[in-house]
Amino acid sequence: MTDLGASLARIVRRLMKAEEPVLRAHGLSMWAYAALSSLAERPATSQLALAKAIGYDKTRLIGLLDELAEAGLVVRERDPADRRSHIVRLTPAGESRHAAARADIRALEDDLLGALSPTEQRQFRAMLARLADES
Amino acid sequence: MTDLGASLARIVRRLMKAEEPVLRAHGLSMWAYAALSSLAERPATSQLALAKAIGYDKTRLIGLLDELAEAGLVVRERDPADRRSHIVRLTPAGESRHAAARADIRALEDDLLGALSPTEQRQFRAMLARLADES
DNA sequence: TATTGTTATACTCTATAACTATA
DNA sequence: TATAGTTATAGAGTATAACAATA
Repeated sequence: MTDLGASLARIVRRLMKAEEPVLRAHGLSMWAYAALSSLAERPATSQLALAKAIGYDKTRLIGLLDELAEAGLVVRERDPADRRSHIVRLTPAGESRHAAARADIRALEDDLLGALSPTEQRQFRAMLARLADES
Repeated sequence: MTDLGASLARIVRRLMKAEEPVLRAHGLSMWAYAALSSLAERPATSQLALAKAIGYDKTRLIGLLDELAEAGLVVRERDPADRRSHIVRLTPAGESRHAAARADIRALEDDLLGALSPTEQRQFRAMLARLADES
């Protein structure tokens, strides 16, 4: 049987390639979308926490947040309890931008999973979520 | 439900991070292992065909094959039928190097899938192979 | 004219270390 | 002293175009 890593990497590459132009049409990079998605679930207590949540480097997150803030999609506020930290949250514009992008992304994902039956799709998504949550 | 792309990308990143040192212990990079794996199934009729088979750039494959050839793991032969093409195949040393690395990689994969039951693992691998084969 | 292999170049992405301000 | 955020820089990875040999 073929390697798990090879199959996964191939699928990810194909998905990224399909999603990239769709996100760009919304004015978002892949990492920008990842950040907005995380913030849509809940605001970040610090930039470091956000970096860990999306698996991104904290030093690169800075420039990304600069752009997102300038575009009016997120706001950074100093945490009154610990003035070293920045609380990061979506603006209303950020929320709607994310929702619009997500609808298109979701359509692409369903297309990718088209080779599977509806039941299999649910199973696959569920198993994937379990594996991704592990660490 | 969480994004498919985000879950997949996270799993791939985790798997790569775990596999990279294991492969390095065998003197292989991730792409070197991908190339050996493809050649282990069948020799490549051309470098271009190998590049497509593993989803790698043809211009970067050249340096990779230079290293693998110097290490005695693969050989390049001009195709007598089309002297532009190079047929690429594993040497006996390449075959055994790949088999040894693959055994270790397989153990890592089983570990990653540990959160799933044996039945689910089979289902997951099967669905993944179908999705990866699509294109 | 088109394709395979190749080289060179520029560009992006990523990792590391060092600095500041707060704690 | 330790941590959050920041900056700068070097290195790895990647994409693109151009060329020689062959078809």
